[in-house]
Amino acid sequence: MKDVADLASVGTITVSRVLRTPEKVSEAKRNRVQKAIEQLGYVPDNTAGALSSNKSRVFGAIVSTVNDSVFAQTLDGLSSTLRAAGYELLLTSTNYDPTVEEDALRALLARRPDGIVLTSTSHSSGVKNLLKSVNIPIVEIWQLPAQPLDIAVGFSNFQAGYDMAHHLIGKGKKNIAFIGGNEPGNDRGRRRRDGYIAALADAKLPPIIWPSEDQDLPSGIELGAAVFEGCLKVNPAINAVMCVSDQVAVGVLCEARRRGVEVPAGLSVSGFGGFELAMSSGFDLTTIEIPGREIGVASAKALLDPEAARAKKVIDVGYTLVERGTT
Amino acid sequence: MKDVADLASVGTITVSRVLRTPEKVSEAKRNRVQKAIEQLGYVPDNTAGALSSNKSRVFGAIVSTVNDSVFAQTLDGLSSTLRAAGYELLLTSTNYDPTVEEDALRALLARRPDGIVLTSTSHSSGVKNLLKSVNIPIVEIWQLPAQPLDIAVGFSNFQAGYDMAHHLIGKGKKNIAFIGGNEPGNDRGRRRRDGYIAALADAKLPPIIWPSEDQDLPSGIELGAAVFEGCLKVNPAINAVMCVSDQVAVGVLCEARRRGVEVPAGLSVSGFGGFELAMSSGFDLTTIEIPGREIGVASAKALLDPEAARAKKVIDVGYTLVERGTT
DNA sequence: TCCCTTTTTGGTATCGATACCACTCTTGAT
DNA sequence: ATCAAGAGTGGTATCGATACCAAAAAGGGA
Repeated sequence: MKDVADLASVGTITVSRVLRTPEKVSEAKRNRVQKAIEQLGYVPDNTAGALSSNKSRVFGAIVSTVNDSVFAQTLDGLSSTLRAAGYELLLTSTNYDPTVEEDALRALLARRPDGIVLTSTSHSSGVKNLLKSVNIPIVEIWQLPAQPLDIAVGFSNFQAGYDMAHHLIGKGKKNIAFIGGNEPGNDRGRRRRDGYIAALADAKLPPIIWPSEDQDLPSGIELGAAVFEGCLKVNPAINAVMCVSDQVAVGVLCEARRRGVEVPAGLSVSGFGGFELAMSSGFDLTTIEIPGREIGVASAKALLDPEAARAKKVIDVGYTLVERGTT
Repeated sequence: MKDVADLASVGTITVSRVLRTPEKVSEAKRNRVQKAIEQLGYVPDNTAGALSSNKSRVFGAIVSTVNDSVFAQTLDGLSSTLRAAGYELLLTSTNYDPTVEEDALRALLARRPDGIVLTSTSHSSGVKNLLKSVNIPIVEIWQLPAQPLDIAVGFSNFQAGYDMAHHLIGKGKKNIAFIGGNEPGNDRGRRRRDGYIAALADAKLPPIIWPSEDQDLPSGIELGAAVFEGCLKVNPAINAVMCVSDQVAVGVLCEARRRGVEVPAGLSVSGFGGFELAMSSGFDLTTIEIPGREIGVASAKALLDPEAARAKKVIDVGYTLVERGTT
C-alpha cells in the first residue's frame, strides 16, 4: 500500500480511502491512485484491515450438510447476496453431528466474523455461551425456533406437516401413514411429523408412524421403496402415505409403479422439499415447496442490516403446498 | 491474550506457543495457561495471527455451483478434511458465469488464503495473472486440464465419455445418440461428448448429437423427457441414448415408462454422475460414478502438503462405469 | 478582503498475534 | 567442577491496514 501511495504521491490513508470510501477523495487523486493500483497489481490485505478496523467483512456459516438440493440453494443465495455486498462466506458443515458444532463455532469465531448463520437446532450450552459472548448478529435458519437466539429466518415445519396432513384428510383419506423423520440429529423431520400427528388428532384419526424409532432402515429413496414390504404389509388399510421428504416419496412412487398400485386412487403420496425431481413431469408429486434460495437471501440481508432484522426477530418465508397428481 | 498471560503469570508469547506448538512449553505452564484460557473464555484472534505470521489458515474455493449432489460431496470432503487440520474454507460460487471468476478471485486473494481450489475451466488471462503473482498452491478440480496451472485433481471426462459409448457399442447398439452437454460455461459435458464422438468414430458409427447448439431447451430431467418428441421422432432408428447427466437419464426413463418403451430392449439409457437417484433400485440406471468426496479429500491433502502433490502434478481419481439394468 | 465552514489530506498510534533474538536454566558428559 | 548443548522463556519489532485527530485547502457569505 505504501508503494501505491508513493507512486501516486499521496499518503497511505488516501489509498485506503480510495478503496473503502472513494466518494471522499477528489477525483484527480482517486484516478491517480487507481492507476497506481492497477500498475502495481496491488491486492489489498484484508486481514490487516480486519485487525485494524475490527470488521472482517466475512460471515460464518455452520450448516448440517451442503449435500441437499434445497439446502444448497440457500447457500447459493446467501453467498451471492453477501458477495454482491463485498463480503465472503466461511463455510463449515457438521454432517448432522451436534458435537462438531461447538468446535466449528470456536474455529469460526477465531476468524472474527461479522456475523454467523446457523441451522437452528437445539444448541449445546457451550455453543449458546460462545454466541452470547460475541456481539455480532446470529441468524438461525430453516426451522423457526420458539426462542430465537437473535434473528431467525425460516418456516414452520410443524405447520407444514399439519397442512399436508390436512390436505390428505380433505381428499377423503382415513388411513394416513407418516413415513420417516426419525433420523438422529435432524429434528426438522420430527416437527413435520408432530404437525401430522396434530392434524390427525384434530380429525379424530389414528396416526400411523413408520418406521418406529428403533427400526434401523435406510433413508431416502430406499426407505420409500421399503414401505410396501414394511408398512403396508402390516397395515394394508393404509391408503395415503405422507413422506418426510421428496426422496422418500419418489421411492414410494417408483415401487408403486412397479407393483401396479394406482396413485392416487389406491394410494396417495405426498413429499416435502421441492426437490428438482418432484417438480418434473415424470412424478407429478404433491409436495411442500420451500423457498430455499429466499431463505439464503433473507439471511444475508439480515446479516447486512441486523438492526432492521432484529426489529422483526423472526422472518417467516413460508412454504407452498403444491397439489399435483399423486394426491 | 495479555489477560491470559497475566492470569497465568507468563509472557504473551508463551500463550501463543501453548496454542500453536504446545509441545515446546513445559507441562506446568501449559496447564496454567490452559486453565486461564478456559477461565477467561479466550478465543484467539486469527486475523492478527494471519497478519503476523503470513499464514491465514484459510483456503479459498471458487466453484461453479454448490447445487449439484456430486459437487456438494466434493465440498464436503474438502471442508471436513481441512477443518480436521485446523483450516477453514472460504467459499465462492460463480453459477457458471466466467466473468464472475476474476472478481471472486480478487476478493478471495484479499483474504490472503494459504491456497486456492478452482473448478478447472478455461480461465481468463486476468485470472491466470493473478494466480501467477501469488505464491500459494492452486488446485484445479474435476476436469483434468492439459496444462495444469499448478496441481490438478480429477478425472478425464473425455475418457469417461469414450468408455460409456464403448460400453453401449459393445451391447450391440448401432444408433447411439448423445443427449445434452451444450450448456454455456460448462465444458465438462462437452468433453464427455467429445469422448462419445471419438468412440463412435473408432467404431465407424455416425454420431447423433441432440439437442444442437442453437436449440433452446430446458436442462436436467425435463430435457430427458423431451427426448422422445424432439430426438426420437426425427430419428426413430435410435436405440440407445447416452445422457450427459443422470438427471437427464432419469427424465428419459420416466418418459419411457409412461410411453411403454422397453428398456433396454427397445432403448438403452445411460447416465453420468452417480446421482443418488440413479443408484436406487427404482431406476437401475447404468452410469459413471464419480468419487466426488474423494476429489475433495485429495484436494485438501494437496493443499495441506503442496510439495508432495506437486511431485505428481496431476492426481487422477478415476471413475467407475457401473453397469445396471438400463443397458 | 477577511473570516468561517466544509471538504480534502496526511501523520501517528493502534489492532492482536507471531518472528526473531537473547537470555536463563537444565541436563549430561568430560 | 566445568562446560557445551539444548530446552524453555520473555522482550521487542513487526505484519498492513484503519481510526483518530490535526492541519491544509477550497469554497461562500458579509
